[in-house]
Amino acid sequence: MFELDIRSRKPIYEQLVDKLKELIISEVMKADEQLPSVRVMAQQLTINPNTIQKAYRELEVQGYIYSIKGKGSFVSPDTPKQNSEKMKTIKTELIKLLSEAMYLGITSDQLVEIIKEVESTIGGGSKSDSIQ
Amino acid sequence: MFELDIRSRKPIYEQLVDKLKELIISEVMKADEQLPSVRVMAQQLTINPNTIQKAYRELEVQGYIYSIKGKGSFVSPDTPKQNSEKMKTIKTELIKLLSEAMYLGITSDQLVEIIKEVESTIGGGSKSDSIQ
DNA sequence: CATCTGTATTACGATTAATAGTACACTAGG
DNA sequence: CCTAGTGTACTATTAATCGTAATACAGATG
Repeated sequence: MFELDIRSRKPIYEQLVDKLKELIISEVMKADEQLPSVRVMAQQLTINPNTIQKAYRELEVQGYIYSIKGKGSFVSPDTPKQNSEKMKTIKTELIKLLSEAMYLGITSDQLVEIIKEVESTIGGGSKSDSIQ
Repeated sequence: MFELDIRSRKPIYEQLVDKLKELIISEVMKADEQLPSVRVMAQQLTINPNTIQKAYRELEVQGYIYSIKGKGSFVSPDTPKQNSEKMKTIKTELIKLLSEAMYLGITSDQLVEIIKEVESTIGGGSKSDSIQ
């Protein structure tokens, strides 16, 4: 199903998140389609179910899938369209600005503060755990 | 000279970076003024010289001081100033972009990820407890 | 040469992160 | 109900990272 590099620096669950995200964004997997259960997936990839679960949870937090206890995990009908041209442009610009700001001495702490502020003005619609 | 909290969750070298940065930004320490040598500082604070050195190095990376082997470390004549017009412009632009991105569904987690990436390419900006 | 200075290398201890093992909880179909 | 599927929570173990320290090296100055 996937090729995972078990000895990569990149954690398995993260590789999994990336691959699945790609499948979802590219709409190879369609809205409300069920994903393989954590155990099935785990068996196929010969890794621990809990690692799959971690990936699924991450995808859920990011809004790509939703999970129902006892039923399964499914592709979200309203996934973040971060592959849109607009989002790509924004991300590129963001990285440029962040680099500049950090080069001028702004700290991660300060950036996180700014994010929290913006988050609150946008409204609580965030699917993410709040930043501590 | 300083009060460092040895049992704080925040690393000693980071506390040192913050304190010194403050002194420099507030111009209590002026351009080209020499800082205490790593050893003197270490003895005064009863910590290892290498910890001081790490702080100094961080400050140098961020452009607050410069060091010359065999001579000493000195306040940079051109320190980053976050209240500069340039920084203000960047912050404003940053908030605008962040709002757009979050409106399109990007999560705080993802933003933190991006910050971490940028941070590592910059060459290790000061790390924060807030980002995990 | 003696004694300042910063720097590089290495190692150790503690903390954190990734993964695994096990047990719990919910759902749906016999 | 009960069983076999599902996700989830908790704990343990291993690996990686991080902060700090010990030591040794290297340039500057007189």
